[in-house]
Amino acid sequence: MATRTDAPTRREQILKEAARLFAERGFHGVGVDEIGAAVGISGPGLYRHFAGKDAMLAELLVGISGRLLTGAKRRLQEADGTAAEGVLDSLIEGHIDFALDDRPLITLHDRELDRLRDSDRKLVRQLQRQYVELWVQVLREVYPGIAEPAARSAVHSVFGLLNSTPHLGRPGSLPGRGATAQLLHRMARGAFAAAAA
Amino acid sequence: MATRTDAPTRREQILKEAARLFAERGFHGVGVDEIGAAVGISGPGLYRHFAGKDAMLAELLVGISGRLLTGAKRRLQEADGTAAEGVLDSLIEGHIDFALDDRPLITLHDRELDRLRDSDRKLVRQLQRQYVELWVQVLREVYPGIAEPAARSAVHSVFGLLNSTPHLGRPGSLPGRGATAQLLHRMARGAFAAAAA
DNA sequence: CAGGGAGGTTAGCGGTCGTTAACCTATAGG
DNA sequence: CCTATAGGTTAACGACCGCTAACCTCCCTG
Repeated sequence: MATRTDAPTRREQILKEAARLFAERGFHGVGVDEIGAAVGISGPGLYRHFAGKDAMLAELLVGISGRLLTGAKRRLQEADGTAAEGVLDSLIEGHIDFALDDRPLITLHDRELDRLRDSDRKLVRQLQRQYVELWVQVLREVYPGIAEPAARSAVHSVFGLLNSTPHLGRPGSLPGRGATAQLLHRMARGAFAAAAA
Repeated sequence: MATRTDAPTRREQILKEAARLFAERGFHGVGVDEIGAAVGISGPGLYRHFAGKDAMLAELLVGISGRLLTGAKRRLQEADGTAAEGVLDSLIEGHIDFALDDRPLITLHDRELDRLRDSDRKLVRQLQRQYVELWVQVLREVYPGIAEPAARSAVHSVFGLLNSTPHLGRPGSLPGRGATAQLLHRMARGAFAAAAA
């Protein structure tokens, strides 16, 4: 991973603050003036960087879905030939990293999808579907007994489990990031194993 | 359970439709005119039944949290003296019934809490906290080894798992309500067992 | 050193939305 | 039979919000 050391661009600042605000108060609950104020400029100044409020949400959601999918694809590729169990663990680990590090995005991801333009929503849905199918494939390699509809349901449910991080209290009250990640990982594996039983 | 046979009152119709609309498009995304239209009256007519749009959301959220809590208390009481495992199963079953039968409310429950007046939000949060603590208590009876913070995280995560029903596709594409309920139940138990390991 | 683009600013327009006001109608009770 | 009340209606107000217009000011470049 090529770690970023240079300062974030203004666009990136805006996206980050917009994500936080959208997650806190909902897309319709946040005004452009607030987003601007959060990065030190005022409302209409945002239009030098984005076509509109919708465009910010679209870029956020497409970005999340895309990064999740490409990350999963990369993990699958890197683990090619190894045991399916290890691949599943890698997928879980990647999703947990995301859920712990980008909590506002996780929140947006399944909350504000319907506020997108039709074309953007279709794109996001397609990326999400590919991501799910990837998990389903790996899951059925680990547990060949599980039927496809059940596997798909199980994957969605485990996403619900992993995406519960925003409800886990502020990062201070947690037992520590590492411990939380391990707990979530164990629970996800336990849930999958039980689904296959 | 005293099954209702009489027709729903207008207030109940409004609440039901409002819940559906809020879940679909978000609190700020739905206008009072739409809510009115959904029950066959027009916008301002709603004010004969509710003090305002906020009041509808408040009644919905307080109602959900309250019913969840009282249902859980009742289950705990009925199972008094029996094995802790059975009580946990009963709690899970109750939550699944709710998640499958009242999907719009489940969605609202963790999505629109921040849109409430301070006093209402505090009330809902208190009810939710009691509900969680009740689960934590039972969970720690079943798995005495698990520490309290971990138990609380585990409970929140399993709520995420069980509340994933809105993402499971429309009731037609599911393997059937009973099968879905069983799958969710197994996964919840598997996740808890893994959390305690 | 001109000048043009990048990135701001404030003012204001147009539409939407929650809410209130004023008025209407049916029905149940004295 | 009169009338109060429950439950509607439409019109309209005021606030807010997304966005555009018009303008300003650096700074980089030829």
